[in-house]
Amino acid sequence: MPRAGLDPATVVAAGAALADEAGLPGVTMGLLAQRLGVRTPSLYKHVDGMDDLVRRIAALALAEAGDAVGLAVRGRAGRDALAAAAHAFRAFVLAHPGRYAATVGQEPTGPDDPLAVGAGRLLEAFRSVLRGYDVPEADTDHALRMLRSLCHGFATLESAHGFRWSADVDESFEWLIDFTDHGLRSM
Amino acid sequence: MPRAGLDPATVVAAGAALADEAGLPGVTMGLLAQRLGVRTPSLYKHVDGMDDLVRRIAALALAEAGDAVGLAVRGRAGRDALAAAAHAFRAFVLAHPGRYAATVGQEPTGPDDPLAVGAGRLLEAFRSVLRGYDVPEADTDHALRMLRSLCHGFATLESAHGFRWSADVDESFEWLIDFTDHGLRSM
DNA sequence: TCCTTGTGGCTAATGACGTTAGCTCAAAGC
DNA sequence: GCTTTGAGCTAACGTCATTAGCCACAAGGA
Repeated sequence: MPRAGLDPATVVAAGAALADEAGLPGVTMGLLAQRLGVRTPSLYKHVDGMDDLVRRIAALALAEAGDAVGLAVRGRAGRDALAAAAHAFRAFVLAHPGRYAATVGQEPTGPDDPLAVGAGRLLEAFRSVLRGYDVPEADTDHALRMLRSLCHGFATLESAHGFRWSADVDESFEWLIDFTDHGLRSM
Repeated sequence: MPRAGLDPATVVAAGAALADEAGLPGVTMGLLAQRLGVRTPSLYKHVDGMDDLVRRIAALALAEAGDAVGLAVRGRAGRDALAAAAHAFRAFVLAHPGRYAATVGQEPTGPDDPLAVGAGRLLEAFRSVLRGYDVPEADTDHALRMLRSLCHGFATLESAHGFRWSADVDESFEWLIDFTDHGLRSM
């Protein structure tokens, strides 16, 4: 019985990869164990059941998305920063639909919850985009929610094949960035 | 063994109600059967398994949402129509989160699929909102996708308790309608 | 009124999945 | 080398979706 050398991080990473390939409902303890060359119950030594697993996948996804958007925004401002952030976010969701799906409906337990810090970093990246515009202090929360709704909605719908009819999706996304940029600039 | 007098419509309606109360993952054949005063396998006489059930729930949700938004928009134009449509949509999703959740990721099989006609009606309602603005013909598809992303994203995030921090959510929604109205008006 | 037939509902059984209990032996520390 | 810890295993259970096959009720024709 040679040890497989697993640890929580490995299990979560494999789970996230599986989620991206098979969809979040497709990640099953049996399949995940099989991928890791181990029997199903062994996973419970590293992860506290299914709920805990998707929670950790969600935390990983938020951290990665926060990094990606934060990096994209660095050194840019105005429309440039907005476009970079939006593209980075969309690219992440399209490349990792399962991971990202794990994040919806997760409630952090406290401010130290990895889920909360990941979400905070992502939020901070978008907030820095707004700093490149003359958005009144009282409006930033609203603007932030709009940005989030827009990015989340678009990327989610696209990754679920929600845009079926004719027009080019990339073009729509560009249009949407322009629209938002104009709106934010005229405040 | 007195007959229960079920039919597909009754089963789907009960399933939709259950989804709203218990969440989409909470709708289980056993629970649904119990609610209808029947044993689990009996449901298969009316519905072709779980997938078919949520598909029908999704079709019902889209038809209802299309009706709600279509009715709200009737006789209005411009900002009035936009606000009415957005509010009607958000209210529907918040009142029926489970039903609505059933719609994401459903692909219609053809143009006669109830799923497609429901989605079409909803789409048409939003398209009529755009007719109240001077949106160039070439831009309507993009604008439509933006409206959809915004409404879908906002309502979805809100119903998943995605807006945790301070600012008032109703206020944010008003702000978002204003933002969109201004943007659409200056085209 | 009786027989026939279609069908809605039932019981029983199967297979996938998540989860727990309890064992065992490999690896790490002394 | 000996002890101790814990990673991984087998066995088992409960829940859920689904199928097979039976049975009785309702409707229609003789």
